[in-house]
Amino acid sequence: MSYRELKSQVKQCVEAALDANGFPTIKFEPVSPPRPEFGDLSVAVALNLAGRLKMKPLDVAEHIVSKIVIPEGSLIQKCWVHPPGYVNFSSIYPQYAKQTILNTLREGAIYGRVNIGGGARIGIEHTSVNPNKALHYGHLRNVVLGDSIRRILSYAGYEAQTLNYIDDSGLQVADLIVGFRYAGFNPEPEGAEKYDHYCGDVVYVKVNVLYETRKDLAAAQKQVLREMEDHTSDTARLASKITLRILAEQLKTCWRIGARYDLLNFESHILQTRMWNDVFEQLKNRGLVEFANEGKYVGCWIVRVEGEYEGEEKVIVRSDGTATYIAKDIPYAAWKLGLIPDRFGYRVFTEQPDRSRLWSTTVGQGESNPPVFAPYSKAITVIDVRQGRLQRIIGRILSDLAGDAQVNRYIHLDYEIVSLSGKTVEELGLGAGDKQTVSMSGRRGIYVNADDVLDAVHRKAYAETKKRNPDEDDAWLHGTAEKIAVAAIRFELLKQDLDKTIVFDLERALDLEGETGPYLQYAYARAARIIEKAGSISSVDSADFSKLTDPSEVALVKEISKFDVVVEDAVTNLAPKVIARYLYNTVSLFNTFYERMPVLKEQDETLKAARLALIKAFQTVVKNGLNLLGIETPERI
RNA sequence: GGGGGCGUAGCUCAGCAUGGACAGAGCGCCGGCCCUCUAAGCCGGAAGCCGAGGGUUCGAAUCCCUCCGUCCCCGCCA
Repeated sequence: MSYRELKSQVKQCVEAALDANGFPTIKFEPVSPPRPEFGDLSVAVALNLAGRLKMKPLDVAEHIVSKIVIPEGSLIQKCWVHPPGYVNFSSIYPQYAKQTILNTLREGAIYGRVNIGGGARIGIEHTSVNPNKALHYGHLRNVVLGDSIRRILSYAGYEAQTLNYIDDSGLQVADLIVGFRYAGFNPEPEGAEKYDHYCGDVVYVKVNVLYETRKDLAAAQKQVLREMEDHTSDTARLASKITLRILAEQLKTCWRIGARYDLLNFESHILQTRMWNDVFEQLKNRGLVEFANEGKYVGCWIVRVEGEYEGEEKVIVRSDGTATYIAKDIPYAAWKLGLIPDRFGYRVFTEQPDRSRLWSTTVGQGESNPPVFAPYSKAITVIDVRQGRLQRIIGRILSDLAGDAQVNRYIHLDYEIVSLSGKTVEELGLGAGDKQTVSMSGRRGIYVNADDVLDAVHRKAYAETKKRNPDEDDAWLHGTAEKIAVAAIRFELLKQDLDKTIVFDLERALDLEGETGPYLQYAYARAARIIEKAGSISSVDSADFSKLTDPSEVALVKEISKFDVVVEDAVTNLAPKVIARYLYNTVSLFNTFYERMPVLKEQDETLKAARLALIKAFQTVVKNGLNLLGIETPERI
């Protein structure tokens, strides 16, 4: 907050000084300089103007500084020129510290909030895992990313809703039915195995192996698919039963990692409500699809996608009249943006662990007063980068339909995939780890289940926590271990840039030290302990913030003051990573402070009070920030 | 063949959009630190022609071009 204020004051000062010198106005942004002795903010305009003015950068800077008028009551203390031509600004530190800390404490849980959304409803689709298997670790990147985006956008003043698309009528589901009916797989797992694990790890994988040798099963698959098309058939009912049961298990995993949803969209409902017909009619009327009378796609309806690629065309309706995969996505996307009538009914599906209601689409009436879902002002679809081409085509079709090519309301939030390290592949017996990394494949059984990773990290965290808290009971230990496990996994998946592949390595996943979620939680808990031991004696009123002069204190104060700017960055770039990096940095500064400054031993009560307030402000930032990443902050770990 | 991503320390990555002040972390390695605020920590050290070459610029890890390596996408599959 204070940082934003300081920055805007600096900017105005410099703009006025440029004007006073008769220098041209150019775009510039004050930035945090790399070293403390360069001040709190720095401006490089002189360097950029020098060429244009045919002057030496240093002279330009001198001219600027000579005309700078520091406004009364601002946070700016002074400014000066630094070679080769920077204009550096420092803040009035005691005031800056006081304002930052008090403001943070006053705002508490809403510190860092920025109103960018203005209440606009925004739809975020994520997870959308086929309901024929358990979530594997790669799916978790999607879930955690989508869920964090939801948290961040809500914090930024959007009415963010999360949608989970359930493809309950596809090929993968048919494979399970083939397994149960024609390949002799037991319809129930042995023992206590989770149903989604059983279907994915055993039935789905093995049926796909069997297809290679048993031609009768391939025929059976076609038969099953045909039967599923009639939603009143026994096969369709069985498919529905299986998918709902797997979905229930998948949701447990998603909730476990901290996600929640607003609505489940079932593909079968989109088919039954014939929403495709609505879209197809519009596409035909507007000439956005063409019937191919010749060429390799003769007899098909195709879309042409003008743009980066010349003459790109994509079949959306086959010559036998059936819709392709991409075509099935169009009505759903069009529904999100309100481009076709909403033909869904809605009903409560279940209650989630956070007590919120999870709704589902339905065919027919539904409940009388459901929440408002579509249309969304913007629809964000979280899917990995391999879907990029199709998503681009869908986006193009939608903006053509909406007639607003300029305003892109359909956003594909893409991210690189998660692969497995060769070492881990070998360790888990998933194949020969001769390569550096191996791509995951659900069908070939090359993956690690999300639940299994969570369990493994949980066990490790449990052992570590028990070591440090030997007197605590098992329930507390498990509760804490679970929070740590979630923190470790979520942070690991979020801190990395979206266009970089994440390589899952079992050993590294179990590392709870260094740049990890537990490191952040640990610092928070350390802070909590100081506050706890300090008791309630010292009040903020007696604090003398001008005494927070140790470099570790100054650095921490200044970092805390930047939180809201960081949140804004994360919002505009849809980048939880930015928050993760910032928090790690902040926590790291706190740890330095923690080692240097024995707070409770401090004799000077006014300084002690200031430090305690600083610690509380630090906690506020970490708590709010981690909350945006879906990571909890236990008081003790 | 066409399109796209990535290439920064032994390993995993920040920084690149909006070019500037000695290129930063974590892991690993070497050496210190429990003095009752939790050592899941801290401090110090070794380690980098920022893939290669060219260009633009007063200035390039950052922008442009070419090349190399690597991964992905390009089906009347989903």
